[in-house]
Amino acid sequence: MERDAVSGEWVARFRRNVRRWYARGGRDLPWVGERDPYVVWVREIMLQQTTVTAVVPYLDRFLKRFPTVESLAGAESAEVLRVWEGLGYYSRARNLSRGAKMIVEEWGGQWRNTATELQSLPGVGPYTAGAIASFAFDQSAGIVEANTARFYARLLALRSDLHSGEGRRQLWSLAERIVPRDRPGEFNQALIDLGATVCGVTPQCQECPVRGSCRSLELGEVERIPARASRRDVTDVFELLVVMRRGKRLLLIQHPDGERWGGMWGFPALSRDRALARSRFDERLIESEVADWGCDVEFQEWMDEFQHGVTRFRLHLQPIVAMWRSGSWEGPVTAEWVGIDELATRPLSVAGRRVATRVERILRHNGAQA
DNA sequence: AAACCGGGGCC
DNA sequence: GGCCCAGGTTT
Repeated sequence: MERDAVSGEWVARFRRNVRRWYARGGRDLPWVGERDPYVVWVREIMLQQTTVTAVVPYLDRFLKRFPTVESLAGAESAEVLRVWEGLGYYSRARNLSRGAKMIVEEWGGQWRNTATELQSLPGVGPYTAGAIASFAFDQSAGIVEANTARFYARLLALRSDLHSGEGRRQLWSLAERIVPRDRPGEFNQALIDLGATVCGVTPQCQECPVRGSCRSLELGEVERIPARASRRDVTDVFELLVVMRRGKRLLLIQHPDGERWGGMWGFPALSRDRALARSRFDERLIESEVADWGCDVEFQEWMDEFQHGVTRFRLHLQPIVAMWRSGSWEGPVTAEWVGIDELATRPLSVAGRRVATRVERILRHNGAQA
């Protein structure tokens, strides 16, 4: 059946219908027609697991700051992370830094143009490689991402889990047979736009240019395909964030690569198994635990606690302020005393930025009173 | 091939 | 709070 679905005649008609639809139904995205491989690469990395709406302002800002692969290769990783702050999945920014150095130093600044070669860049997998190859280099490489996967699954009425080996095999098989030799980048963009609009999560089949070929529409199962992915349970995490103050400086730690917020800066955390009671007893306990990091501190104040979701975790964060009295950081991760005025230049996690902003406000208020 | 990665926006 | 997002890497 799958073989019949992609006969030469079927493919030719499918392509004509998709192209005709795209001419009037395609989205007016800011990057339509972009061919610069560097710009396409940065854009596609940003779009991994991230909505177009979220990416647009970040891409604009990123390319203004790092307009060429050479400028990115020459930048400090912290500077790249600062531009990335708030977009999430920070390993992508570190991969861009590494990849830029690789392109400049190992490739001599010369881009490779096949999907296979492009996959050797860190953070570039089958989708991103196919996207760069087709958009920037006019290679007839197939693509499968969220929009095309949903579209293909409905088109062929695929019942397998799209993330399973079987599901992926079926999707990529179709993608590679369906992409044309002529203007493959434009065609791939058309497929994505079709999957993002007409064949979105809520399908609008009456507007679909290939509804006559859609197997799940024929079977009346468009609403049930693709199957919902199972979701992992949320795990609650309770942490106490210690804002250590020493004059006009705060102690920031750098989150290790491979852990939450890897590469970003933030405040040292004490793990708890539940929320704290804000008692005198807790205050003394905190002082004694901070002493294990080599710093003698005096508890100063409880700040407003807040929640922050990251992937499958729900963080319950309780920031406190403690005055440094003596000692130096001997904790398990890199740390630095950073001036209040310098906080704006450091890459902080969204939660860390929230705490930093509140501390700045508190200190300004106290300063005005003094 | 499944599990994990450990974010954030939108409704 | 549930659902989804122009995926990639690890085990």
